[in-house]
Amino acid sequence: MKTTQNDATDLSAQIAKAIRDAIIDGKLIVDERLPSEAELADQFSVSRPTVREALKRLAAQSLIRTQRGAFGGAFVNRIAYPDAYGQQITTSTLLLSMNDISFDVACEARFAMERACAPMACARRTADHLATMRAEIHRQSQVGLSDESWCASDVAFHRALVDAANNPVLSYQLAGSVEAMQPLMNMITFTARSRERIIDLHTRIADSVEQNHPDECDHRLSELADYTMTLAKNVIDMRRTSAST
Amino acid sequence: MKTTQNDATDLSAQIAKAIRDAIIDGKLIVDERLPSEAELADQFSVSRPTVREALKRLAAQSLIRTQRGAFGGAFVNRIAYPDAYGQQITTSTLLLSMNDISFDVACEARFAMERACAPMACARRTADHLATMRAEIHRQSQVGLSDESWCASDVAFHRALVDAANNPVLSYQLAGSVEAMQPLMNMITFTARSRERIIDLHTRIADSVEQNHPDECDHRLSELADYTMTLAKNVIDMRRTSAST
DNA sequence: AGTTTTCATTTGTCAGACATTTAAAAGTCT
DNA sequence: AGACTTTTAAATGTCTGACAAATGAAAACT
Repeated sequence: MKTTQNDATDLSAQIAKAIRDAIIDGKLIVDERLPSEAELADQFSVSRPTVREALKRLAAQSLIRTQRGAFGGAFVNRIAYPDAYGQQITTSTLLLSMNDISFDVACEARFAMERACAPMACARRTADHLATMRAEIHRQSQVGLSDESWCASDVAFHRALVDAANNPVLSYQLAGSVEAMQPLMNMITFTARSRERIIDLHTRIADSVEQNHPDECDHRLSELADYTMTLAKNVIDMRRTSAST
Repeated sequence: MKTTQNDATDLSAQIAKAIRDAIIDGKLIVDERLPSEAELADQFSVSRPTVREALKRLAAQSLIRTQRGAFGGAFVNRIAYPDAYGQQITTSTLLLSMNDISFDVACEARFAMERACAPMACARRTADHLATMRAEIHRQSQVGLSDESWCASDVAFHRALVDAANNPVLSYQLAGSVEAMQPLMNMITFTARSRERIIDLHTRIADSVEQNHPDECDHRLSELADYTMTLAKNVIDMRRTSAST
């Protein structure tokens, strides 16, 4: 009977887990220095390369940072928002692209969360956030904008909306959803007509945020979600048709 | 003219980045086998330990898995929900615990997203989800339940609510928020009276989900959010008072 | 006192070796 | 021929020992 459990895991994985748990449990606090690689090798009764592999695993998760030289070493890292953003985006992107999750499911999740931000965005938006949203709308109106630039601007618009809620935790959570959708969105070819429609909705959303009309904002986001899913469905239908002929 | 960023990064980090980018860009597809460590060492003109450190970095992010033996090697991994959940929870937990984010901000973000799930949960919940919610409510009613068990049951209840929305992407996103709050919640001492109040709200939430009353559900979640923040504020005030005397 | 040099410590990298695992290939028996 | 066993090659996992490079502290020197 094989348990498929962690008896058979690498030593470096076990050591990484031990240190990771110590950090999560607060036994190692931020900026605290870990023992040197040689000392860790002694403590865990393994060789230095094995310890190093464990430390690299932790570094990949931004749990530690290393510094060379005397009095250098591995230090418990304070996970900052940019680190967390990056990991969130990488993981979410791959989760979506590798698991043939339907466009609808991803889209629904994303807009559900975005709509949750709307009331706060209306109440707290600064002039900066509004300016960013307007600027992106303006960019979207330019003729001859490539599909990639269009999608990038779309992401920037929605991130400004989320940031307007002025809750960094929400911004962090949403970063994954919004950015991870971009590869999926890039598969949609936005015609001039559909761009026009989306720009109109973006404008109404920006207006409602400016005038603090959360219900209107929620409604327009809802419309945008529906319209996005319709566009996606058309693309998928067309592909299926052309593939079957 | 600077080339890109810091040429001063580790070789193993550079190699990991190169491979990671190849995976994200789709140049390496799921289940594809990477060259052996010896071959990679040749290709990148580094030694095998350095290549191994790079591979361990990728393994820590669940981007690859390795297999020993002939015809083994490193394979591009399909990131599954459990992997993504785990990373999401680790990152979120540390982000919250290390950056003195106020309880209110974290709580607001979490309940905003949870309320976004409410309408879907009402529409799609199965008997299973309801049963889990009821079971957790029952556990919460037991006298002499430790604070840890109480909080664990609280998490389980809310996860059941989120899962009832039947959108795995939402479940994944919420996992981080809900689980990461647990250490913060553990700091609150729940008196018998406050537990009673929360159980009452949980019951009303479960009822509204069962009877498909999204507005009622939203309202009670809102109440729960407010009440949780009130409890936290009391704890913080008491600490401040006792600290200043 | 201020500057420069030395120096010990620690991470980064390399080379080579052996152990262990694994599945394919070869061999053996019925 | 088919089923079972043994061999074997390839790959990762681990270890030893070594050297390079960075870095800050202490010592030496103006």
